[in-house]
Amino acid sequence: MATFKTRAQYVADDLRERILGGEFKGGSQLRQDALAKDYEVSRIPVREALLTLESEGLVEFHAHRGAFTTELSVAAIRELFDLRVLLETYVLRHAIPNLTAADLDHAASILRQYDAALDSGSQIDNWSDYNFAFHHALYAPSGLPETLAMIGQLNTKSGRYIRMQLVYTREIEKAEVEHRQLLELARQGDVDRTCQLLETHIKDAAEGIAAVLEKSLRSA
Amino acid sequence: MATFKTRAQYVADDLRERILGGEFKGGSQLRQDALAKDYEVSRIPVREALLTLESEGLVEFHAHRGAFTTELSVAAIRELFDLRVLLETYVLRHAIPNLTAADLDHAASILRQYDAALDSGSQIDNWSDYNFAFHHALYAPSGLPETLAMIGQLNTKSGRYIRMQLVYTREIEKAEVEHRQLLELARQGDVDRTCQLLETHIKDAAEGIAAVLEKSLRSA
DNA sequence: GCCATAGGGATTGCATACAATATCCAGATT
DNA sequence: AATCTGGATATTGTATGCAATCCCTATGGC
Repeated sequence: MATFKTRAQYVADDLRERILGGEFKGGSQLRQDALAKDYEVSRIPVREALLTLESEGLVEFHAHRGAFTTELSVAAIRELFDLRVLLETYVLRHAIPNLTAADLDHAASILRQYDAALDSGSQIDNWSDYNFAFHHALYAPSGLPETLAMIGQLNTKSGRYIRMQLVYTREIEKAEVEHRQLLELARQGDVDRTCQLLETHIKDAAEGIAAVLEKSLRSA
Repeated sequence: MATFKTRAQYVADDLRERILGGEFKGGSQLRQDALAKDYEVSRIPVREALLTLESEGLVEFHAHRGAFTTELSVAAIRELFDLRVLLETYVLRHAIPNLTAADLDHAASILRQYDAALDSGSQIDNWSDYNFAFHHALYAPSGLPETLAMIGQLNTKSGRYIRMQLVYTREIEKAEVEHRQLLELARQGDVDRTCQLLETHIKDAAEGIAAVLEKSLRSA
């Protein structure tokens, strides 16, 4: 059961990936007709997919003018990352006391998977997914599903900019080191220091993105 | 401009109100055909409205079985209200230093409006809206639109239960008193005490709702 | 030269109609 | 008696086509 996926969901998933991957620059118009031909479906599932993406904050509808990819201001990016700090330290604080050996192993295995992928020189595109998977592995034992869902929303909404930064900078190695430190501190059960590291981990990423964005704004 | 409202939006707004108002109990099936006849539109806008409500967490789609109103567990309610405390004290903390005389007047006028409505014995249904409007008035000067949007989501998602409590108890008067205290403390610029009051204000509501829910679960 | 304004064209928003899927219940089987 | 099977039925999911709305440009007035 539940293995059925509507065309609308398929289009939404693919389109989300394309937007996050930077195929559409901020403010691009997404015409229903063109997308429908692209995916060889009618405009109905395309429209529903766009509605879904709208609710995720990736596109905006302008009545009778269509959907446009959203463009976040530097201020909005900073705000979203400040929210991430707030919510993610919150769940982490609740998760650490519940971390089992299995949880820690799972998180560690994600890091190993990533290393393997890196060594084999595979694409950088889905680092973002690995990154989120690792964070999620640390947060899941919090037993706070609603909060995790909101954190997921925040990540989706800012996802395009996270990937942008990764293209322009070499922040991944630094993030990887920090991930290992996070895991080690969590293993020791040192709540305060883990959360503090997480805070700088997220804030550094935000500053990196802000710098990239401001540079690209100046050049435009 | 932007004064145009699609049928889908109209249906979504009305249906949201009906769900929050308790017309549909948790877990009710919402058949597209019936709703379409109800609103004298085709199933397309109904479907889009249901998708919107799904993204707001008010309904759930079961593939080929239709949409059902969601039912929140007591744990989920508690979690949502804990999140509200976290996010709302956060924005309030940022808003208080920015509060202008006009902002305070605006908040005060909302309280007066509510009093007038109460005295004239009008319906209690939209107290929830007044409540949110007052809170929003205090938070808006924070200049944190993304955070405010998330707070709005949390309120929508738990809205049905907030109204449930108001029917069964007489919490409104207490809340009103606290609103005036909040306004006064904010006027004085006492950030810590205002946030502390806000915290208990929200937590008390959560406990009231949890009590009502648990009672109704036992009787069921 | 600048602003208001009407008509053409492009695109969305929606209604109708059809296809696809899950559920339900009767009947057979063990 | 309980479980499994299969077809009828109800309901969703999608395609097609049309109507409504907005943008754009050209034209006229000041």
